[in-house]
Amino acid sequence: MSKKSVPPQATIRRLSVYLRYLSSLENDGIQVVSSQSLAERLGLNSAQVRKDLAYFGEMGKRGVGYKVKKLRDHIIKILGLQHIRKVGIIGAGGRLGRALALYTGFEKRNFKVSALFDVDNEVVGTTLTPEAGKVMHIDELPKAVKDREIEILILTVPASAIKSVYDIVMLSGVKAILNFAPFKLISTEDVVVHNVDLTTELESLSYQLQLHESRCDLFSENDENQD
Amino acid sequence: MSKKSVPPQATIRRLSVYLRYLSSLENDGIQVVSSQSLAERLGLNSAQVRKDLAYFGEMGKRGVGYKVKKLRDHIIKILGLQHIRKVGIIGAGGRLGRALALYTGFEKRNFKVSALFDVDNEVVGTTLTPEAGKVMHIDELPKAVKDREIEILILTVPASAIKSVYDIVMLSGVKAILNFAPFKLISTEDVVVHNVDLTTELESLSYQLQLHESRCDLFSENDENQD
DNA sequence: AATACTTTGATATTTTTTGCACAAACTATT
DNA sequence: AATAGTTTGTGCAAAAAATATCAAAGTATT
Repeated sequence: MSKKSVPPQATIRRLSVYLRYLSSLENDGIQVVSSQSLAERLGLNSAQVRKDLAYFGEMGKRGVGYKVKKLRDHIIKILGLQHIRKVGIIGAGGRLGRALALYTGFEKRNFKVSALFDVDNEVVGTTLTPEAGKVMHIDELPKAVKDREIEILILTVPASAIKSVYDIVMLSGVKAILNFAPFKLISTEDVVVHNVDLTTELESLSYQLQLHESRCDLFSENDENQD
Repeated sequence: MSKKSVPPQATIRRLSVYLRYLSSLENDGIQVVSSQSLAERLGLNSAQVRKDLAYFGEMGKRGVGYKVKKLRDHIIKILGLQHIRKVGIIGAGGRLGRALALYTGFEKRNFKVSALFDVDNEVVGTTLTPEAGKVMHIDELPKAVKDREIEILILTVPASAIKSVYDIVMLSGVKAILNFAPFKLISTEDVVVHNVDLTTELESLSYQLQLHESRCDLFSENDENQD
């Protein structure tokens, strides 16, 4: 039966992708979908799709497929998206922080940006959105996390600021961090960290370009000017 | 010797992370680093670090470690970052697009945002940065890619716009795409696509929170109201 | 109701990725 | 120069992930 081992992290990320696609199917009035068509659309193997979904019990019907609405609801539960999750943004004065604060896509997916923080006194006290209220000073973080029940912090501070905010953030009481700062943070017992680095994304694309440009002179280039 | 199989994609992404850390070491005047200390700082296994680096020839010296400057230079070559790569942003009128266009972090890493596009005639013709020039209409994409030698396109259009820009983008002549739109694009023979979905990041964090909240009633919940 | 067809869920297999462990290469010290 | 101490690079084992295969369960058709 549904007694599998723990689902891999990659499965969880794919669930989120399935969810998005299922929502669009539901929007189009499509009621049933097969692992095959899901796989094709998302560039995956159909066995993988079935396995991902079967980790959490029998979700489909043999000979038929998966009911879009039922599957979507189930994934929402698995990912813990039934109720609103409150999010805080640190570095709301920066360009990325401000863009994320003003981004409307999160709300559609049940995430609510409900507090903004910065160190810059020029920014503190200003208002970006009514929901998030005034930008607070970072020192107010622990209290605000508690008072406003913030569960996730998005970090968008510049590299230079990381050291000064690290301790406050890790000890703020928040359980999850999405880190955009160009400085890899490591998860601890208490806090899960996901690092997103836009430059890394561009650089790995650059590698692909490089591959096509020249397959040569990359490997083994032993200039022996070591010491 | 340096005759390994092809390095996995995960290795490439880690190279970018090594690179960033090496730059900060160099900045601090540190000249030699061991796989051990790299691993500790970045939350990895030291053997993995060594293996990642050994894919591209012998980079270190036994009993000593890796020379920071030499290693950094080598990774730059591997990732194809010696020369500037020109980037275009599609959806420059949106919040994320604008934020990325104004983000100064890319230039430091040798990526130059040199063209902006949008479909909205309100936005077309306006200027965000001197380097990127005026926002162009998306129809000008193929010509601009050629003229300005754009190698990478960053897609930040809303879900609704994807269908209308997909063909133009895929046939624009560009070889790599970084897609932020909430719609998974699949790489083709000619074009490598990396998808970044901010919501997926938040949702996988939400899953982690959910795990800690309750390990129960997730698995096997067989309401048999299928038909 | 019997047959042909579809599609899931589970198991088996293959492939990929990671981690261990140790010889080889180097430095430092006596 | 001999010994002790580092640290890389790599063969090999282990773990994880992806894929293939197929019985079981369903639908549709005759």
